[in-house]
Amino acid sequence: MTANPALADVARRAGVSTATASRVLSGRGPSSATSRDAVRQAAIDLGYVPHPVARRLARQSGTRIVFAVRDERADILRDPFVTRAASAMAAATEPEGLGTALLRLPLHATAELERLAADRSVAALVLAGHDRDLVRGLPAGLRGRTGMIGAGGSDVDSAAGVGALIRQLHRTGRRRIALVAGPRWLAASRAPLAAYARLMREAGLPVRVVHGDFTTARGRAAAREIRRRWPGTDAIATVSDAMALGVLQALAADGVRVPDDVAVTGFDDSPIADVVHPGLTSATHPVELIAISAVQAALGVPAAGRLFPSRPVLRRSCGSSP
Amino acid sequence: MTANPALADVARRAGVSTATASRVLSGRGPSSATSRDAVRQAAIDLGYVPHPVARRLARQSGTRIVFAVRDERADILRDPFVTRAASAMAAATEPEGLGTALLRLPLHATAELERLAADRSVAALVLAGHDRDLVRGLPAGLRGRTGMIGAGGSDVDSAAGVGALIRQLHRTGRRRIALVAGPRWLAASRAPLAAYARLMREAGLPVRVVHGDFTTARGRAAAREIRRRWPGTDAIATVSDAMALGVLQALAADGVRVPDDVAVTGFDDSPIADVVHPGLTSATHPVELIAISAVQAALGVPAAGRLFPSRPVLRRSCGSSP
DNA sequence: CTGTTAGCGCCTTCAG
DNA sequence: CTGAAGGCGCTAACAG
Repeated sequence: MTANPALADVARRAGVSTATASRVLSGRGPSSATSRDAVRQAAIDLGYVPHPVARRLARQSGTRIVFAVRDERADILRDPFVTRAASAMAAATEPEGLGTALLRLPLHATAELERLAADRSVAALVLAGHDRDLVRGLPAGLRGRTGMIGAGGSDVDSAAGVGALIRQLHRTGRRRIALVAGPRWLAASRAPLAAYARLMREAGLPVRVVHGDFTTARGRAAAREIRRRWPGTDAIATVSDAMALGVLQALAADGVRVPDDVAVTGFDDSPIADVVHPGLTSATHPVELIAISAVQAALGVPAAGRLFPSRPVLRRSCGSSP
Repeated sequence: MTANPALADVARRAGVSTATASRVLSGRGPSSATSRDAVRQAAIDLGYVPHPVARRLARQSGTRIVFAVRDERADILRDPFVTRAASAMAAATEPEGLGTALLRLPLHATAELERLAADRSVAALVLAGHDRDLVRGLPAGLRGRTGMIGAGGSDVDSAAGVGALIRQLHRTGRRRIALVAGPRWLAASRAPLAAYARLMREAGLPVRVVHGDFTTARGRAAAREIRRRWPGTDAIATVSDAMALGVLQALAADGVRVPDDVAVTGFDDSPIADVVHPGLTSATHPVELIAISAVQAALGVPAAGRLFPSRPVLRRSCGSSP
């Protein structure tokens, strides 16, 4: 066979104009049943495949979605959450003829966002790690084609997930429960923190919070800070397995027994939770589904719902009370 | 300011034709110093940014690189190796105005490769998990724009990495060393296997190999198979931390002490190696560098070298001999 | 070295 | 509902 047939070839064979062929094959604009059939048949006969780049140029639409992750850590693009989400997007964009690009944004990223808004290769933007200011300052050109992961966008129901773990701790006799929350600059930190605080207050228990940054190192420091400030602590809940791992490490190093002296819970149900000693109680985090949902939102696909359930997974780190 | 200036605007302001402006700004073709300066200055004045999609249409070049991973496992796209590599590619393609798409290929993937070859949105292909047949059967249209991860392409020096671990085992008194190798269908399985076999033979020791698939489940089964077939085994080396983890699990379940009775080594130096009990001796695997190198190869960037060093990381799982 | 002239392949007003 | 015609923005062959 010859080279790739173009729309003009299909039109000629179907005996119609390229305009009509375009309308039929792109599904945009009116067309009679007659011409519709003729064009479709001709396309099949010729093995016609539209040229994605030409199509996007004509439509002014862009050829890639950009996943921009706002974070203070320079190595955030190697974080498992990010790599999982980015890969899910790369897989989801494949059948669309699109691609995915990945980018770190510093906490103040006005200039980068302006650049992305001006870049005509960008079909849509997916934002993670945002706060209110970032969303408010979004360039006008990006509104309507931006999806978000986290607060206000596609997210795990971390309030419910963390809440379930807190309740589990309470049910098994823990009363001095501290929380290692997410960073202050992150909008998504708010929901699980609020859920924790509400439950503790309802139970008449003290609210004890330390802020972390999702790293194991910070988890270690947080555990020590908690034990120093609130010596009676009998449980430490966290909002990520990485931080929970740090907590476990610090407690082990300091001779504190888990779960006998202190119970620990994580979040994400990562492979590490299953492998660490003792096994880490955690809650599931469907990162891939969330990422795909955010891509769809960015591309304007109407949402079925963007809050994804989290299921607790009990392991030894939160056994019964002392 | 007005909308995005086009090349024609730059040319007009510089007092030259669009052809000259194009030559200057794309760096293709000759240009005089005079017109060069004029065009560059005009571009700056106007804040000109070339339209990537238009450029790629005119050049017939494609807008995304496709990372195709050949594997029998349906969930391979969630494998940490794949997610890390895909994310590194997505980050590397961002500044180029390109995107990355991710795709699984079944073991026999002729049809899919034909489709990719015909897809004019594909700028280049990166292949992982290939064997000789797949490379041989690559559509002509993809030759010259395909990069590979693994044998024959960009890869970790797994022969050296695994070799170093085998030597370490030997140095610490192990003599009945079995290997859990990669799958048979994978070309990249060959090098580390050969390195192991050569070292064993040189030391006058028996060569004992079981093939795995990089999963923890298969690691468990492999450990049992090894102990059944070769009861005196005092060390099990593997080519991935995931499989080594399975080995550790099976040995623990069967009451075999590590490292006292059997030493274990992994490969990848993944976070799990540091967290599992006992700590897993492993070797580093610079996945991100390898992925970027493969992208560059696919895009035709001349290579500095595509075999990346692996460094052993000693942990408790391969302590001294009994 | 430079400008003219066609494309690249599809979409989209605008008459009819 | 349909066709003609003019973009979308840039590149490349070809005279000059």
